[in-house]
Amino acid sequence: MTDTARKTLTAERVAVVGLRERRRARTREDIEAAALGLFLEHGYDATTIEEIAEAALISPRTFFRYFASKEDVLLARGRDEMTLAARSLAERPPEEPLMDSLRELLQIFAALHSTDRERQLCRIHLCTTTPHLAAAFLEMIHGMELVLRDFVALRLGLEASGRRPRLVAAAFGTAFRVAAETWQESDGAEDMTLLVRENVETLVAPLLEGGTAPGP
Amino acid sequence: MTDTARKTLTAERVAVVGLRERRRARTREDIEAAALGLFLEHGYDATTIEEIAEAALISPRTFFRYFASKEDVLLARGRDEMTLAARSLAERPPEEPLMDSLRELLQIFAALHSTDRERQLCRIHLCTTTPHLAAAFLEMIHGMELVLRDFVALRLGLEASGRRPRLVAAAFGTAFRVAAETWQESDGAEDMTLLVRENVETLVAPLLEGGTAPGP
DNA sequence: GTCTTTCTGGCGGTGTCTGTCATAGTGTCG
DNA sequence: CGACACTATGACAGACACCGCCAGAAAGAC
Repeated sequence: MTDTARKTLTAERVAVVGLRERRRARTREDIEAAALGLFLEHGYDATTIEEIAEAALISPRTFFRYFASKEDVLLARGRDEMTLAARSLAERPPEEPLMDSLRELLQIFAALHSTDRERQLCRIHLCTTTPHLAAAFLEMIHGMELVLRDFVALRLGLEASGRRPRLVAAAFGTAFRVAAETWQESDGAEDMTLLVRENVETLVAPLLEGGTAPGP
Repeated sequence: MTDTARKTLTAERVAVVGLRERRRARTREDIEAAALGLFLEHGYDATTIEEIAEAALISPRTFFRYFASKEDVLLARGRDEMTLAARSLAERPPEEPLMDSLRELLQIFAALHSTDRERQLCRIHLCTTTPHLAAAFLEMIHGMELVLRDFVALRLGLEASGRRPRLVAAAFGTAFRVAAETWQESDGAEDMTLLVRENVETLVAPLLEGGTAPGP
C-alpha cells in the first residue's frame, strides 16, 4: 500500500481528527462535486482542469494533489470501493463455498451502491459516453478482477495463474460490467443489484457448480 | 464508416493501385515498425512521438496523419481486424446455430493470428505491462463486443439491448481477453488458438445450449 | 511563543494532440 | 506534353494534461 493510500484510508476511517484532515476531505469533495457538475454540463472532454479548479476554489496545481488525473476524479471512489470490497473477501470463513463468498461480495456492492445512487448513475453515464473514460472504467474493473483472481485461486487451492481462477474472476467482473451498462442504459430504472445478481448466477455459477473442476 | 476507414479498407482490398497508395501503406508500416522497436527498447511511456517520427523519417505532425494517437500505433491493426472479423459474421448462413457461427469466428481469428504471431506477442506484452495501454486494449475488445452483440441479437431474434445478447457478446470478449492474457504470460508457449477455444466453450457455450433461453 | 510538518499557489517545462497554411509531389484530362 | 485538381507533407502556433520545484502560509507539537 502506498503512503498516500494509507493516509487516505486513515483519514476516512478515523473520520475526522484534526482540522487539517477535515479540510482536506472537504476540499476533495468540493473538487469532485465541481468536476461532476461541469462534466454533466459541458461534457468531459470540453471541461478543463482550470475550470474545475476555479469552480472548486483551488489552483490548477492543487487539483493534482488531490487526484492523479482528470479521469481519477470520476473513478477514484469506485476504484477504492471495489478493491477494498474484493479484499474484504479474505475475512470470509475459509470453509464457506466460493460461490457463497461471491454472493456475499454482491451484498457489499449493493450496500455501497445504495448510498450513492444518483452520482453512480452520472458517473457511469459519463463513462459509457466518453471513449477515454470507457477505457479507464474497464481497466478499473480489471483491477478488481486481479484481486478476485488471487482470492479464487486461494479458495480453490489452485495457482493464481491457472485457467479457472482467471475465468471465474473475469466472469465476475464481466457480470458486474454488463449490469452497470444495462443499468445505465435504462436510466436507473432497472434494479442494479438484481441485474448484477442475475448476471453472476448466469455467468459465474456454471463455472463453479459441481466442485472445483467441472470443465474439461 | 468514416472516410479514413473507407480509404484504408480500399487501399487494403484493391491492394495497390497507384504509387500514392503504395507509398502511404509503406510509410504506415514504417511508423508501426519504428514505434514497436522503440517501445520494446525504452518502454511505451518513455518513447515520444518525436522519436518515433525521427526513426520513421517523417515529421511529428505527419505521425498524426497516419495514427490518431500514440496508442493507436499498437491497437489500430487489432481493432480493424476484430471489427472486420465480427462484421464478417453477417455472411454466415442465417440458419446456422449461433454457437457454430461463433466457432467459425474463432477460425478467422486463428488465421489472422498465425500471420503475425511475433508482433502480436510484443503488442500484448506492452498492453499488459503499461496501464494506459491496458485500458485501451480492454476498450478495443469492448468495441468488438458491441458488433457481436448486434449479431447475436439478430440471430436469436431478440433486441440488442436485451440481457442475453449482451451477456453472450461480453462472454465471448472475455474469453478472448483472458486467452490473450494467458498466452502473453506464457511468453507465447501456449497455443493461443486452443486457449480461446477452451475459454469460449467454458464461458459462452453454457449460455447458449438448450435453445435461446436456457437461463432462469 | 517557537519549531516542524504539511498544504498551497505560481512558475516553468515536457509531451500529446490539433488547426492552419504554404509547398511539393501525384494523378488526370485535354 | 502541359495545365489543372488533389493530396501528402512539414513547419508553425496553440490548447491542454501533467509534473518538478520553490517559497510562503497554515496547522500541530512542544
